[in-house]
Amino acid sequence: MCIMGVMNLLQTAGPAVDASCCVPSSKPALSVEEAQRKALVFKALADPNRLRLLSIVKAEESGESCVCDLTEPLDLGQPTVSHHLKILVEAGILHREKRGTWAYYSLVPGALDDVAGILSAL
Amino acid sequence: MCIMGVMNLLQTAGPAVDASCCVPSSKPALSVEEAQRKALVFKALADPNRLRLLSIVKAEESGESCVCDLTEPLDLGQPTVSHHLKILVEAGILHREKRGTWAYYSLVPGALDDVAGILSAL
DNA sequence: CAGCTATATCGATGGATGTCAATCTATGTG
DNA sequence: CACATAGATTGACATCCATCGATATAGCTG
Repeated sequence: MCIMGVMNLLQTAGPAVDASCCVPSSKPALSVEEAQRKALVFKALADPNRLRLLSIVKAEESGESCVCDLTEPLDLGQPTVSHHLKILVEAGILHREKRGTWAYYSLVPGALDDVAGILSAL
Repeated sequence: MCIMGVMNLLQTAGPAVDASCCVPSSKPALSVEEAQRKALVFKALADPNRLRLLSIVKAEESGESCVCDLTEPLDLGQPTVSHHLKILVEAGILHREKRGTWAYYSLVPGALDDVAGILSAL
């Protein structure tokens, strides 16, 4: 709260009365838990290499990519790519399907739209 | 790239020929610079307290809030709140206007829609 | 089963980040 | 001008995180 001095405690008029900076509104903000949960999704998107991973997966005709084709264009080690993919899966953005030796990653349908929904519902 | 052994180097048929995991597609992914720039926006959103700040500012009738009314509901120190607000301003999400003693923060019109646009344009 | 390959996991490490206390700057008041 | 307040900046510190090398796991092939 803004006090601005004693604010002419009992003064009847004058600009000092309007000197409080604003009305607090006291509407309930996002709860701590909800904010944390939503921040997790944005954390998953808050890395350039993860954005590039999503871009590649999304651009793939078949809708899915395997790790071995994601390692090279990002110029990152295979463990690092696996790490990023895991974060995207845990955020609910990517889906992982293992077929034989390879693991295929694809966008969860509607996941990015859901993120956009978080923004408009802030 | 996936090699899967010598892959029957000169063999004429059999499942081994189709054993490569996928076609690389080689479409140009998001450039490194672009990815970094977009990641900065998500980094700004990737903190629960910053999401709560946005929520409060957005819920304000007047469309703007001053720092003093943002410090209390978040239960954070004033320097920390100033720090978060600065990050949101630098990300182009909040607008800062100083009037007299107080600094008022408001959502940049369309900024959150732009973020949603980044997602759909990935 | 032995060996190879794709991928995941682990441990370590350097760098980024959130938070606070202290301080600085600017504005308003007497 | 002296003083108080709103807010920003600085420096320190603890924690988190991206990355890598080494290793483990799982599936294929002979």
